[in-house]
Amino acid sequence: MKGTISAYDVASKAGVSQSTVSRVLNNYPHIKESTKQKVLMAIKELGFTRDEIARSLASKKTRTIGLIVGDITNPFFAESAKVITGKAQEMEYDVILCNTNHKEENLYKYIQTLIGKRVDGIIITSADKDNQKIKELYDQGFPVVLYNSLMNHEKVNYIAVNNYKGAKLAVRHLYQLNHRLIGYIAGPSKYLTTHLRNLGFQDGLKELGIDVNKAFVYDKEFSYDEVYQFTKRLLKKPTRPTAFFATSDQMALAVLDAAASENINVPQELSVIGFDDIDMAKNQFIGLTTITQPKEKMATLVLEKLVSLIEENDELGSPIQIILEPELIQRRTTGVNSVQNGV
Amino acid sequence: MKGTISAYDVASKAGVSQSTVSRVLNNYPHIKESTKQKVLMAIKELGFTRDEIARSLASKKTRTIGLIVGDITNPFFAESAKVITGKAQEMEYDVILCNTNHKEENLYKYIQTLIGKRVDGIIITSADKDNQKIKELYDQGFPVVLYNSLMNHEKVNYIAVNNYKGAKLAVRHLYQLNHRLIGYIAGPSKYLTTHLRNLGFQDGLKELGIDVNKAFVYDKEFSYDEVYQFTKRLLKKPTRPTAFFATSDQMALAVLDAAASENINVPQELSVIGFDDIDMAKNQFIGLTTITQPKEKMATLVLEKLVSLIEENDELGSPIQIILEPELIQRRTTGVNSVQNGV
DNA sequence: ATTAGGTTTGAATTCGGATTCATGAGAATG
DNA sequence: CATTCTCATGAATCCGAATTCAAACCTAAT
Repeated sequence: MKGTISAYDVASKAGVSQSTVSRVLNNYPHIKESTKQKVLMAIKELGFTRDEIARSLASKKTRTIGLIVGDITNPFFAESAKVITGKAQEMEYDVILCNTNHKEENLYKYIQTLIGKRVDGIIITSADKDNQKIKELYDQGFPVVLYNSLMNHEKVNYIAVNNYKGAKLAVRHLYQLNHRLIGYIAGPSKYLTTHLRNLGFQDGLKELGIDVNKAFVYDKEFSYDEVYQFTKRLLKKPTRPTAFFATSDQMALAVLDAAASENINVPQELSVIGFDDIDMAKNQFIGLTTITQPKEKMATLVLEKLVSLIEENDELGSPIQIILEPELIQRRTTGVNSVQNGV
Repeated sequence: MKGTISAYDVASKAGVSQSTVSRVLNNYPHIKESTKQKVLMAIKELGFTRDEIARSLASKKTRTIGLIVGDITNPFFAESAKVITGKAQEMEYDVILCNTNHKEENLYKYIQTLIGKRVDGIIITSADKDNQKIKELYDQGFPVVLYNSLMNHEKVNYIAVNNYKGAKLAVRHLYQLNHRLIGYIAGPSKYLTTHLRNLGFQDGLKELGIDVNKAFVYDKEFSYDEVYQFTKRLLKKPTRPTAFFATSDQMALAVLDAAASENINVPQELSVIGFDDIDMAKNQFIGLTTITQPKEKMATLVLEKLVSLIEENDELGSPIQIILEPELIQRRTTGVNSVQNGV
């Protein structure tokens, strides 16, 4: 590698001091135009790129944030990440991507290394509801905003959708389509977000006078394969759900996968509704009925809020807590129940 | 924010010098066990986390790499990113995610900031074939490995699949299924990878004695919406393709989307084949026939190669150039042509 | 001409570890 | 016992900018 060129090199080439170079670089007022030009000239000639590491050390700012996601392969997160990185670039921040695979242990590790790398702030999309480390961060006033995630802690900043309500919307939709045997792919209850969806599902059914059939709900970890197997097994039974509500579109796709493998027609023989409204759901070949989360808006908001926390040092302000409204979007995968069940 | 605790604080608390603290942190030999314990004790009591920024400045290593992708929303890249970040974490590197939206201008900007942030190396998944900046990096011996990407430059390191061959496989498959009117969603020819697929498509047809119908090929930028519109328009015509080959699964999904919107049945009335083999392709509800790229293997390789470039300072060695074999995987979306065309 | 006030610039210091150099304490050798 | 070597540790320096402090210039007003 080249012996990197420093501001000192630029300085001597331009016949000024390093301080002056620094001033030019940072657009200080009070620099004679001619000196400025000399410096810029030298910079260009030497192909100098300022060392952001050194800069960070001196300025205590890295212009880098951490983005922690449970699974970047889940389109909802990928799509969110796209918006977040895009906005970040506009605001001149870079983002370190941390994919935890929904393992708490990885979350801890990543937070640790992000702190070590002195990122200016962190966005967390899969914070288990009592995570101690995250609480500590909040208590220290470190800039953190949860995205589609919540916690049991009064000071958290978060941006999420009304998950409880969203789940109820889904349940009512299926009910209106005359479904009574409803399968449910739950999310881990360690996440408050999915926990709320779980509650919404239960309460929604209860309000409609339906008992939750435990055998119809999957409540282990997020795993495409396991959900696929679970659904497949269930669909083989004589008494099977006529509809499924999955706590994420990704899991809804696993349900569709299983249904297809059993040659069960959707929506004629089985209705499926998801949650998130990933881009793929709009694809008419799939046409997944789902509960919308306003991704674009949410992702823009998290980034803006995080940056304002970072830059305005706005520790005094009340926590940023935004709950948006979910909406049901009916597409192809749900229809009126026509299956006779031995109920 | 807390007034961060430095190694000096640890040192004075432990009654030793900062050098000693540093030595303990870096596991130097020749440290008395008792001193080591004192230091570790102090570290724990103070909750000290070493400042990786300062460390980087001194050591000239950041243990951070850049990952530049054209579109993180494309499952192929998301799935690759997952493997890459996972391996990176194992090898104690962090990754800065750079999403260019396939804009060359963003590529330049990102490379610039990554260099500024002194990353140890860069993985690029969408390098236009003559990109000057990237060539410069190679010439300077900066660690860069292209992933599913190639360039016109002898010294590049890359890991990719035989794209030309893959495209031919696709064409032959459709031919064998009796398709003669084949639509093609090309990739930008600024990328050597997709350019090779384009060539493979053309040559494949030529070898089979078929002329390429220009009107059947989409050759603008990657854009889901435009591909959707293009396909939709094409499908409305009296003489329309009976099959489509798309240069990526993502685009194949756009074709399926358009077909569904026109109520055209796949595969009875239209066959579709993609490229990449994203996880979704396996989903039996979709069952996309496609050309496999061994993602997992490729992604593992890039990271390993990049790290070996970084750590072994192995500038002398010959460039790392790996071409893997693609494979055709037939699923639901392709079938024997049954449409009568007025040919 | 003198003084007050703003403009420009450089020297020196700082950020927090890594590392080199030097020194003192033992241990081993002759 | 003198000498050499290894072990342990601290002092000082360095990495490359940002920033503070102070000095040198100007300019305008008295």
